Amino acid sequence: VNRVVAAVVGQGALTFDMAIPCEVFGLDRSDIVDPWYEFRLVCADEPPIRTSTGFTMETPFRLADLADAGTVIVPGWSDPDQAASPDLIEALRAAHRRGARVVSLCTGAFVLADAGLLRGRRATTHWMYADRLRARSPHTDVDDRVLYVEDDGVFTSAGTAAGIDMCLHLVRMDHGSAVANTVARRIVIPPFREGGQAQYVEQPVRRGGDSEEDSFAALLDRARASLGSGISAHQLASTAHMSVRSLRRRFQQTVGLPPEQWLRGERMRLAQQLLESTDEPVERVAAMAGFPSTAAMRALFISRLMVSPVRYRGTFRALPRQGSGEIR
DNA sequence: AAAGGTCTCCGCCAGC
DNA sequence: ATGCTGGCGGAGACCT
Repeated sequence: VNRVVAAVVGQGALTFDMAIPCEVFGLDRSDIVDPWYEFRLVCADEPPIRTSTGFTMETPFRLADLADAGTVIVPGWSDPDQAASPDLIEALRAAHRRGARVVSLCTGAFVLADAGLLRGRRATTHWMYADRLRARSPHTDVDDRVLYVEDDGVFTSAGTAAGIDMCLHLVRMDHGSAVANTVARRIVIPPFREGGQAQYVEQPVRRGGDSEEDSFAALLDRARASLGSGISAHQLASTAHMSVRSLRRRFQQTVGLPPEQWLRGERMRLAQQLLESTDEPVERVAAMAGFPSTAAMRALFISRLMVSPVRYRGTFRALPRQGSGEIR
């Protein structure tokens, strides 16, 4: 496994975006998993680099240092219209060609688009820039409703903070969700934000009192708590004294995802956690997570993680345990 | 492993 | 008209 993660910054690098991979990969977290990543902050242009905030910076790494990276991250550039240098573009293409993960945060997607890496693929970016990305890269299926997408080794993530979710997802792919959770806890953010960025898009009409928001959050909590009993959208609707139709609409609006799909995602999460941190047989795990059958859980694992539940456990169960996810 | 049955999702429209 | 609701139906996803 290639532990080298490189983030590329050029003139006008967005400070926050740049900081995300530094925070997730760049700190020594070998107490969580050893070895941790080897991180490089690479200057795409001749330093000093002037950031969007106005300070200048320099790092020891240049484009040549991308050559052996397993993961190449492009954080947001301040101006999406500013073309990336041919050298950078070639480096990104080469990275993808040799099977490295190529990742963009926020408007970094434009650089990937310029490199032709989004052609024919699904991608996302900051919702304010989605239309411009569509225009710039017409053969790309731009989905501005999700936090991040992967398509064939090319990862793109939505606005600003979604970059954190993206990076944690990479950690989860490499080391499982227990480790990703631990990192999330370190950074002091909630480990998962399921669903799209719809909840962060400005609503044309201002929503009513926030008590409504709270009650919806409570509904989600209750749903999570009763995953094991195989709760359905219908039951959820009736406990919330809502019609199924309205529940779906509310879900789509606030979570950005239809309820059953969200439920499947939550079941999946719970199952992953149980597989990692307990010795419960797979059948029990499926039941505890509320899957209709073991076969159904297995199918979902295969389609989302390309790995069967048993193999998932085999990969991550052996890791040093950091508690089951809730222990400080 | 595939086909047939069920569930899910979303546009549509009517009702308030 | 306006804006929210909820039932319906068909295409497609999901399950056995």
